[in-house]
Amino acid sequence: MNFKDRVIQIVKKIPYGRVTTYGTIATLAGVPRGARLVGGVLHFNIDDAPWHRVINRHGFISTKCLEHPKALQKTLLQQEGIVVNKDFMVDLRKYGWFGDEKHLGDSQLEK
DNA sequence: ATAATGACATGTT
DNA sequence: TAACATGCCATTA
Repeated sequence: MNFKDRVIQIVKKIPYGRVTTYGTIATLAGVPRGARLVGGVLHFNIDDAPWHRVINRHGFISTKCLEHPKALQKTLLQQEGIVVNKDFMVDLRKYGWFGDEKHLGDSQLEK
């Protein structure tokens, strides 16, 4: 399984109404420093994964691609019930999802 | 096989 | 506390 496929799987596992960062996904994917890869993966292989739940470490939508408007992401997040400031800032303290730390154990995905 | 790229992260200044 | 510069890994050319 390629790295990007694992990323997709993880993104799909993000709970409803929660958001996570690239670093977290990369870590769960097995590449703690592969945050940048996550971005590229989502850009090319979005599939049906909730890419709008993935944001950078600052809780800010770094999407500069005109193909993926921040406005769209903001709308989607709001649909999830997540509060997004006018600056597209999300409160990671509340909505930040770091891989089901409690029930964790599914981070293995597959190998 | 080597070099360049990318929707970040972390460490310093 | 905020902003700037450098590093990282996998993928693609």
